[in-house]
Amino acid sequence: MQNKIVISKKEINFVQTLECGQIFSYKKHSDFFEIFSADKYAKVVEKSDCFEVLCDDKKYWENFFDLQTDYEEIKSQLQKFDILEKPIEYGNGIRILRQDVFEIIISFVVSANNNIKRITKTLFELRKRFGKNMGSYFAFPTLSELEKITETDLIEIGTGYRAKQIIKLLGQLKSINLEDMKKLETLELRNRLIELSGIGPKVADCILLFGFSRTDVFPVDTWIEKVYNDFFLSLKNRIEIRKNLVKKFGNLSGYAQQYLFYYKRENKII
DNA sequence: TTCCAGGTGCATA
DNA sequence: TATGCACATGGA
Repeated sequence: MQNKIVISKKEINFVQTLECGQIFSYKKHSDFFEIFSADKYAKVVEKSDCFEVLCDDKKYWENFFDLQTDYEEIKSQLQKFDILEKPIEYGNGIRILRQDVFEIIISFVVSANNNIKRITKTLFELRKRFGKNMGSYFAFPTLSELEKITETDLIEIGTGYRAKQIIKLLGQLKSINLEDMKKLETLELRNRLIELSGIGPKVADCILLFGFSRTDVFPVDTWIEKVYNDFFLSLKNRIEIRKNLVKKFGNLSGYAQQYLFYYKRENKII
């Protein structure tokens, strides 16, 4: 905790960034945030003119917050789309975090057909039962730490019927090198992810966006389906919706998705 | 009580 | 290739 990163308030809004659905491992307190990623920890304190991030690993967290990306440029590109005008204004300080790939894979498999409150509870319980005790918190368990986890364990922490899929997935991941996967093109990587248990088109897109920092994907979930049907034509086929949105937003799809998801979930009407 | 949640997997035609 | 249904579980 001896390291400090100072971030201008112009660069990020932590409430928006943490609550826009991309991360489950954080805690909001009255005057600070705690963020957990893999085995790392950061405490974010708001000052009058900036945020101070007190952390264990400065390099890790600087990369995590993606501070080198120019969001003003991204927003100016996206603002020309009518559908994004209000969402960008509303979620102006959102940043897409560069999270740990293994944690993101497990987290978003748990997220399928689930609600954020229960997902969060399950993932913290997974840390507590199987992750390394870091003193004031528990690390996200590694693949080898999850070697002995059983279907019963997973059901106990609230994964429901997804337990079977997760057991199978953990087995599949043993023969996959996630670092090598980072070298693949988005489409190839997406196809490889979809082959895995518990990962379909939507979860794959979330893993690509939040874990592999690929912004040329558009995760379509129940909320995006609602937004799409509100603003465009009524369409139930998520594959079609995704195709249309990726075509529209191209390499900025992932950013567009976050603004829309956050806006819709906060009960705003476009 | 019923519906819904950051869907996926599988059977059927 | 496309469609329909089952799948845990807790909150609204």
